Order: sequence, then C-alpha cells, then structure tokens
Amino acid sequence: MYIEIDFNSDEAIYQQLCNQIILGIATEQFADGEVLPSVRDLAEAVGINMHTVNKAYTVLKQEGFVKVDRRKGAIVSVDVNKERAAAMTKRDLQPVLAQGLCRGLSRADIHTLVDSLCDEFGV
Amino acid sequence: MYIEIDFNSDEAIYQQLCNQIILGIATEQFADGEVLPSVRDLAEAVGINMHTVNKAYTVLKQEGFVKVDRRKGAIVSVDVNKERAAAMTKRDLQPVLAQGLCRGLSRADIHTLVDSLCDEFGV
DNA sequence: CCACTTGTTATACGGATTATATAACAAGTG
DNA sequence: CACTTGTTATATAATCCGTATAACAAGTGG
Repeated sequence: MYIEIDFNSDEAIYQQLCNQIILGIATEQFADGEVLPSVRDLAEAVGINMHTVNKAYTVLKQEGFVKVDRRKGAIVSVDVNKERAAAMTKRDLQPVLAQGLCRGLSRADIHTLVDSLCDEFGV
Repeated sequence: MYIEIDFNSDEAIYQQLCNQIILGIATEQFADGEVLPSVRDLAEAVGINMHTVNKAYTVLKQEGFVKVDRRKGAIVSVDVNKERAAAMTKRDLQPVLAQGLCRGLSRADIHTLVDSLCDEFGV
C-alpha cells in the first residue's frame, strides 16, 4: 500500500500514519491477517523515525486494529463490535456534520457524501 | 447556550469551545447575527483564561463562522459556500467512515447514524 | 470628557506533545 | 549464532497549549 506523509500538515505524522493504515484496511488493501511493514522498514520507506512508526502501531494496537506478534510484527486484526463502533462513529461524526450543516449542506448532501466515500472505498 | 469543558479530554480546550459553538450554530441555539459572549465573560463563566477563548474566536473567524465587530464583539455570521463545504466535509468524513467501516459498520449503519444526528440537531 | 467595554497584541512561563536520535534488550527465526 | 522482530530507556530540540500580566485601539454611554 502507498503511504505518503504531508510534512506541512498540522496533523501529527503518527496520526497520518494511523489514518492511512485504517483507510487501507477499510479499502481492503490490507487484509485481515496481513503483516504490516516492520517499524524500521516503514520508517525507512517513508523517511521518518522508527519511533514515530512505533507510536502509530502502538495506537493502532490500543484502538483494536492490529495485534502484535513478537516474531512477525504488526498483524491486521480488527476488533469488531458494532455497538461500540456505532457509539464511537457517532461521537466523531457529530462535529463534522455540525460544520457541514452550518455551511449550508443539507441532510441529503451529507448522505450523498457518505455514499460517495463508500463507493470510493468499495464498500 | 450551555458550554461545558472537559478538562480531562485530550481535545484542546479552545477546540472544544469551537466545536460547541459550531454545534450551537447548527442547532440554531445561536442565530445568525447573534452576539457571542465577550472573551472575558465566557472565560469567567467557563473557568478558563481569556486568551484561550480568544484563540477559539480567532479560529472561528478564520474558518468563517463569526465576524468580529470592535464595538460589539463576535457576531455569528456563517460563510455559506456549498461547494467548499462539501469538499471540507468529505475530507473530514473520510477517516471517520474508514474507522466505522473497519469496525463492522455497514453503509446503511452510517446513514442511520447521520439521520440520527440530523434529527438531534433538528435539521 | 471620562469611565467602561469590546477585541487585539505583546511578552513570559510551565507543561505537554511531537519527532528525532542513539542505544540497548527480549524473543523468536533460520 | 547472526538476524529480525517489537519494545524500552534516555536525551534533545521544536512546537503547541494554557495561563498570566499588561497594555493598546476603538467604540459606547453617562
């Protein structure tokens, strides 16, 4: 999978890494059980420090997206829990929707955007 | 409008302020043209520093949610631009949807959450 | 004119976070 | 035993966050 970092972004590098890997899982570019690159390899490939990658992997582990095997590395393994997922997603969705609605989007516009993204994700 | 700060949150105080004010605008608790509390009053009411409120107001101004009148204060005035709003919302929506989908939500589940939030907002 | 309020700016300080760097360790592989 | 894996420990520089004190420009109302 292609991972690219925007060093001028106000978003932390480890956060960008997390988001892109989660995006990769959602789009099934990373399959369940697949091994992510080692922290050293990914750091080398992207041009950042090993610890920054390690932090991203640690966050992904805490948030239930990967499991870590000492001998292999970080393995994609998503904790599926629809109830919790719905609560989390709703919480994260709230400020985004509020902004969009303020700026003139309708409920239908939001649904269109959701469908558009789901299509791009291939879901 | 009721504004409450979670001092234990990992979200910055000024960011929480911004989100709650935007939420207030979306739910029409703050009408267009309405004057927000002065930076000093709001800081006093919430129990934070004046500059933290000022930072929130500055961000809201830059993002096109309020205009500032020297004599009155910060006035709710949202820049409506559907095209830009759609692009911004889509960008912000992407990581949220990716997470939800990874965790087992379906496209329909997302739509349900959007409707649920819109209903709560009264849109 | 004067006291008062408005946002704004400058400066400073302590604390936390971010990213880097070097180094070492435990554990499993081949 | 050499090699890789993640992990941990320090250290450092930079940035951000929140607070604090102070002052300024500008408009309001007595």
